[in-house]
Amino acid sequence: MPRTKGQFETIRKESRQKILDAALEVFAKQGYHSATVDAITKTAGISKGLMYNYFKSKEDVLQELMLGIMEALMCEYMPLKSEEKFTEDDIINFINVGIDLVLEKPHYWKLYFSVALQPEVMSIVFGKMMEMGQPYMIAMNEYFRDKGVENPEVMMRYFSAVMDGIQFHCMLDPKTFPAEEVKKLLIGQFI
Amino acid sequence: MPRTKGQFETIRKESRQKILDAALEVFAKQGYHSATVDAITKTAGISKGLMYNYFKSKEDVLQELMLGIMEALMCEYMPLKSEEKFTEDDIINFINVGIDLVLEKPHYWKLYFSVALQPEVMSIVFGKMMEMGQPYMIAMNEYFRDKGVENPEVMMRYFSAVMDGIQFHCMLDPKTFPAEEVKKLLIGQFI
Amino acid sequence: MPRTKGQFETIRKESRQKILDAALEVFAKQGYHSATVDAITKTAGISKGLMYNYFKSKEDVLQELMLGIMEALMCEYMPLKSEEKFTEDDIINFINVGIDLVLEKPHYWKLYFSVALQPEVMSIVFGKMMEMGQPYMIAMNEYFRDKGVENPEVMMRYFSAVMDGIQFHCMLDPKTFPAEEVKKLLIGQFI
Amino acid sequence: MPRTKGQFETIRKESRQKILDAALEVFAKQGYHSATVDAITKTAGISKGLMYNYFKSKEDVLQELMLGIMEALMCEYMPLKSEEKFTEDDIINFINVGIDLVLEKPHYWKLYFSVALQPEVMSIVFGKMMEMGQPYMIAMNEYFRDKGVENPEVMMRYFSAVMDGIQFHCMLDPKTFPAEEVKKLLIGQFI
DNA sequence: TATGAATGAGGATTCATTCAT
DNA sequence: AATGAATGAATCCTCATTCAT
Repeated sequence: MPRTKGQFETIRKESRQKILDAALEVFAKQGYHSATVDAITKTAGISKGLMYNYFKSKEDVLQELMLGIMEALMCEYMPLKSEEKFTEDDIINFINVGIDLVLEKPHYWKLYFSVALQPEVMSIVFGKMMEMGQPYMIAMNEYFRDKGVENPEVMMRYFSAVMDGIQFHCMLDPKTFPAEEVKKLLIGQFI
Repeated sequence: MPRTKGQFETIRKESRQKILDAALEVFAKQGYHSATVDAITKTAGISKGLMYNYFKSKEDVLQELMLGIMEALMCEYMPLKSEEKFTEDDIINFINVGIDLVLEKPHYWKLYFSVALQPEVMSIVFGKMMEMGQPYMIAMNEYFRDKGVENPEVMMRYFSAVMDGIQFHCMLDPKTFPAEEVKKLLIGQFI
Repeated sequence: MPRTKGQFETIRKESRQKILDAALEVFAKQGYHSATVDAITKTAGISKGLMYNYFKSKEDVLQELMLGIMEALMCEYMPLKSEEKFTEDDIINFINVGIDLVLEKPHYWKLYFSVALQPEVMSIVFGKMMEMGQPYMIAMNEYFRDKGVENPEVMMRYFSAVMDGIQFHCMLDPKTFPAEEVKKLLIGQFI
Repeated sequence: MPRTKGQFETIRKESRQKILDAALEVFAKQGYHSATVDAITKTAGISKGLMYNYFKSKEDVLQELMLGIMEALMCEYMPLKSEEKFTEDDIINFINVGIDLVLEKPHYWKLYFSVALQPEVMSIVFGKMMEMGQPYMIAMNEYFRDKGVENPEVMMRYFSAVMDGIQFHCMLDPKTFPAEEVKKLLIGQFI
């Protein structure tokens, strides 16, 4: 009995995901350029040819992966509420979750950062990234405005940069970075 | 009649520097792996072979480059005084210079950050980097201790992370990042 | 529908052998260092890349080739019987076959000798060679001991050297070397 | 005061010899192809450029070296007397000196043998070699004819081959090869 | 005569991608 | 859908040779 359309669909999705997971692992460990298609497919437990059934190219895998990661991160980071304005609790949550996520999924972040540093690759995802980040920027802007910060736009960018710096150090040295204490400092500063 | 030892020395130094300069440019623009030896030597205006008169390999070029950059940056950043303790003015200077350097020499920083993200490459220079950074860490630690900060070690790591985050954003978006305002925020926070 | 495991196995074996055959031809004609990978793969009628699917490097090809050749030669030379002692007939056979093989397969011998002269290359296969030759040495030793030779160890080494010398000249000048007459001289001397 | 012509001549000769000596050493250790001009000139203690003042090319160095070696070996081997016929003592001497020379100057022999195995290189010197060896062949032929050997030509080729085989083994394993005992066996056989 | 920086053609090796099955 | 053998362009690196001084 032939498989139903739904079954095929399921198989396809699973295979795709297996490949993306493997790619993430290998990209994070070796960097995009050093990672070979062979390593990715071996990690995924499939043949080289099959990868090209699901993705146009190695670059396509990266692109899909990045979009998926960004979506996942944003999703987990904080589901933006409709009012589009952050409360103090939102910011506290943002800080806590932001740091915890790095400690939990350093792979995601290594890839995110390493891609952001590779000019050619960056252009692939930069536009999309800005677009997705926009609502958060706005919400944060509002938060600082409400707090009576003199120049909320500047503060927002300052805050973003600070968070990225913390996450960067967290990612590079998750063992000894004093994450919990730093969270407190952040909360003290931005609330 | 052959050239004198000194003449050869000069020639060697100049060629070496030409290669390092070119490598910096190309690595920063394309990333280490995408940068071809051909691109580096063409940029330097020399033959491919000559590069191998001065460096064992492409990797060796990167290594030498990174060490050179780190030394240069540290030098300009702030010549560490013998007392090994930062004053308020030192910190203000550190902040100002730190941000200005990124705006002036984005190449250096792109390379610095991109290397930090590539595990294989990182391992080449990590040890040396830590060693060179050590005195600054200690001096900063002392500064915060003197200021009566409760946990100077944590504050020092927080400060490093914040500075890196600022520099990172500065580097990615030098056009619109509000560098001057952020400097003021930093000084307000850490002095 | 992919090929079966067995089909792939067959394909691999055939390609591998094609490469080894081609390598033998080219190495023997041009020597190891002058032989280019391009020449080998063109001779084998395959792409350059494929060689690296089957062998780690050009050196690896040489190594595998030498081991294969030595095994093949030993096999044809004389399947060593379990008693591990040569009879007169064995020695006669050894002499005849030893010379005939050179005339039939000069390539094998050119490679064998040329490798023996290249220190870097030699070290790759020397150990294996000694190991494989050991039983023959012992069997010959026994033969001379049984014949009442005063110093069988010396005679054995003498015999080996003489055979190699004959084979060497045979190989260099197969057209005019009086192989048949020399066989008779050898048999007269060592039986 | 400028040097006299004679002095220049002397300097030239010495430099040439220094290069040839160095080349011999390096060729024997690494083989012709693996030996770099750099290694040769460094060993000789001169600059790369200077080598090309004395020799057209690396191949030219090899050629000159081979001719020199052959002449030297032949010279030491046995100054052929005018009668052009070997006596028993000549043959004994030939055997003894032939083996001793290998033990004393393995470098010369390694080069001699290794060159003989490299087809392209061989053609350069083969003609010359035959020409120089001719008188010895003839003299040996005469010796065996006088001894009443049935087929002196065959015996002569047999003898040459045997000597080469002994020398080959001597060269490959000078430490354990029983040179003295083998000399006696040879003398017993061919006198 | 002597130097060694510079060249560039040539060779080994890698790896994303294709394709017959 | 799935396989992995096969391809070849791209890349790193070597080294004999040249040349300005």
